[in-house]
Amino acid sequence: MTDTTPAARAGSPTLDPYDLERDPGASVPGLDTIVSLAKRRGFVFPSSEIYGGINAVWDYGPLGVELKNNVKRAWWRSMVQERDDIVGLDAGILMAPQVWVTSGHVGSFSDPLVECGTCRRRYRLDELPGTEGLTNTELNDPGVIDRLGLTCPNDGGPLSPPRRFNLMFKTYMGPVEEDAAIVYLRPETAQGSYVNFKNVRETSRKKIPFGIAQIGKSFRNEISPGNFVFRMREFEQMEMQYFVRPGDPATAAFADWLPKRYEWYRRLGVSAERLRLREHRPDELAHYAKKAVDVEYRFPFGWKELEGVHNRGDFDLGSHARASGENLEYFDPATEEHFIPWVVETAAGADRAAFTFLIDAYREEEVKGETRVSLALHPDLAPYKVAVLPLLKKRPEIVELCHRIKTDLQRDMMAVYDDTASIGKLYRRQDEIGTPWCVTVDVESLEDGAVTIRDRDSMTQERVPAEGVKRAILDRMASARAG
RNA sequence: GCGGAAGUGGCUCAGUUGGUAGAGCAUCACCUUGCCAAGGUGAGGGUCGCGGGUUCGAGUCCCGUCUUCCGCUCCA
Repeated sequence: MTDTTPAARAGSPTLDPYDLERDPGASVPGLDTIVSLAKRRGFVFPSSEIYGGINAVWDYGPLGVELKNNVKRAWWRSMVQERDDIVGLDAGILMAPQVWVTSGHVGSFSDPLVECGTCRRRYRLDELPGTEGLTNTELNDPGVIDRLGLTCPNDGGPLSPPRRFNLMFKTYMGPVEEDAAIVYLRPETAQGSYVNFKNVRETSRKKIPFGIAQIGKSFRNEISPGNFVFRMREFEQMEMQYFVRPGDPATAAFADWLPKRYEWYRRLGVSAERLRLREHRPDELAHYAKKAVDVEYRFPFGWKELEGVHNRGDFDLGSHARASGENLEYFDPATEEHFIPWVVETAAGADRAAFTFLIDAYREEEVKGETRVSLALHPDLAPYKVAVLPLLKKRPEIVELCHRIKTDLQRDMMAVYDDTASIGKLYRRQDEIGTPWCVTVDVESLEDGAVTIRDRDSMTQERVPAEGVKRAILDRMASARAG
């Protein structure tokens, strides 16, 4: 039997993560397969399905919410719980509108923009010569470029029709729907960390370098969403802003965080062949970034960003300090210097991460002409850690012992009891939803007080005393986490 | 946003020239079996994405719309 443990299938650790040429595409399951499994087993459903659905929003079902919660829990553990230099924050989805003006999100996205087909420069249509006096309706007319015969002021190239890049969702705060009451749903959680920088620093008494971690919903009115939960209009981010001294220390922090983030996915079982690192070219860097490297995964639709590590310099704190008038400098008592800290950010998508773990854990096996599906999920991520199964449900004592064991396990972990099929089928069911361990109670258990623990990955069985089951499972979880 | 394809039980699909919807798997119950998806009997579940239209009659033809996928575009 092939070794399907997370460690083994994670592949050679010597693979070059920067190798952009390799492509394990053939081994990646199709998107249809994953979507179908997700629906069939209750991981993900289309939102508002009984009304025909709503574009680019997906709901997490009973197993999906467990998986995603586990992803977030694993992230929080590695970022906040196990570190002394990072603290958590949960800022509001609604923020003062000025935040988004300062961050640069409002300006570029609230006006009709046209783009040159050759030099790719973008212009506000209402600032081009020849557009004086046009109404809003005319400015948004797709045919306005042709009608006025406009061309690129830079090189005379063809201009695209005007588009409003409404990245941000808007709503109104207060009872009156007027422009003055417009607020935005945040398109990223990071700004909440920047505007709370001073509050967090003072109350947590952290000294630089230190970080602020956040998990929360963000909203983007994407022009082309799609690929299942990969690009949604409502999604959840896991972002950490690490504040450091300007210049070289930021470069060093970047070099430290990048491999850490790559390893996080590897330790949770993602195969090395399907993970790589890709540095942004200077021309694709975001306005705030001095340097950016993406952790990419080989999705069924190609290599795509899982997480970005960015050196944002002092762009954010500097901008907010200027715009708000608040002093956001840090005073270093050792050197008696005042400075605006630089930020190294790790920005991951919780949905993308959960999606990645689901795809990467997917296994198919041909047995007696049948295709058996199993999910080799890391125990930290599995929706259920253990299933308790009776070999013989006609004996009430066996069922009763099962329930006693399950109730005890439930105090510490997600556990489930099932007796509605033969034992082989009960195992297959648990395999398909990624449950790492099954506890089986048989007739002998009633005499010797021992039960069987069956391991999904190694397909081995071990006999343990019924009262020692929880300890045994907890030990296995701990050793899986240790690697 | 543009072009193409597709939407029929939970999943995968069939459904003839238009005549009141089927299968396999899954689910549930009972019987049987008792350590890796056995077998038997039975049951539940679909106003065919939604809304109009044509027709005596629409899953089937027409229009609109929503959703999904593919390609382009876009992607702070």
